[in-house]
Amino acid sequence: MEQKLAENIKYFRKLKNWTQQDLANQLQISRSVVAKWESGSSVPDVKTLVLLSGIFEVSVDHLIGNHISRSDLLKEFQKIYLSKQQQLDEETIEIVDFVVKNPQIKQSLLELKKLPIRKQKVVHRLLKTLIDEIKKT
Amino acid sequence: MEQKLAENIKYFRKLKNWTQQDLANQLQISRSVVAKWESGSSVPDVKTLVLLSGIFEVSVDHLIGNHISRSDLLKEFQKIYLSKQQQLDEETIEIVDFVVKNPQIKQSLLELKKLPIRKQKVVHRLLKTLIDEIKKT
DNA sequence: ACCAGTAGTTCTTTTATGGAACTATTTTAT
DNA sequence: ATAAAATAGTTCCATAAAAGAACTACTGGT
Repeated sequence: MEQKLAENIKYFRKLKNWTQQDLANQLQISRSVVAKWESGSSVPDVKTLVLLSGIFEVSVDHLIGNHISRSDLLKEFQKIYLSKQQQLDEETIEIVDFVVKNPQIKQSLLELKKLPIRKQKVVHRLLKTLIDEIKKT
Repeated sequence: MEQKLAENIKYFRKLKNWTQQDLANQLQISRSVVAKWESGSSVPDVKTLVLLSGIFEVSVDHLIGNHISRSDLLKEFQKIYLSKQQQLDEETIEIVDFVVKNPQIKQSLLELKKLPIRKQKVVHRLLKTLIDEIKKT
């Protein structure tokens, strides 16, 4: 875990094509400090970690290699994308997976979403019937 | 940000109904250290932060109040739930929102997903036509 | 082979954490 | 309502570890 952080700082720095000096300048610290982080001989404090997270545009968890759990991710997702009452469950994830794999249906759903509620309801009903029927065949 | 961490440690500790001593025991440190974190007069190091994240079952970002950005969240989501080629974009998010708000269509989609591909295609085609038709009305 | 640029290491100074002990506050029981 | 116990906040000191400077070691281009 300690090691992961060292590797990641180096990795993300190089991704940006920066020298240790460049990064040090942005943080207003001396270059040798960056060198020590990257060699694992010291560790940035929390405040600096947050700065790095911002600079590199990755989460702190990602930076330190503390990968987020499924349930935690869903919670975050919900907090950012959905309103309080809405709940993101594994079923919905299944649908995301399905939609992502089927761009055609994705487009249809977007179209459907644009329709007035009244018309949406009609489509819903018909769709349900349609699926029920086709299951029987 | 510093302050947020202090508040959160206290908050999550109380959520578990623990005293400072309880938490200190788990971390094998002295209680006064916990007290200082919570009063904001000191900050845990990265290693301890990861322990806390595990104990409280929240992400480090959450713990320190460094809330994850939308794009970063999507990346994480993708990494955990989707395969390499699949891409989660804002359009898909719209659909998630839509599906979550409309449990009926969610069920239909789950049904549809279960059908053999061949039958799915039939439904897709009909659905598309259906929507096109209803738009004209 | 040399030079400039970059990175790693060592040494010293400085910062700030951790623990012990003391104080303050809150809770519980009578 | 008060005392005792439990919990939490604060101060002080020792010490661990990070920051910076300077030195050394690579690396790549000429």
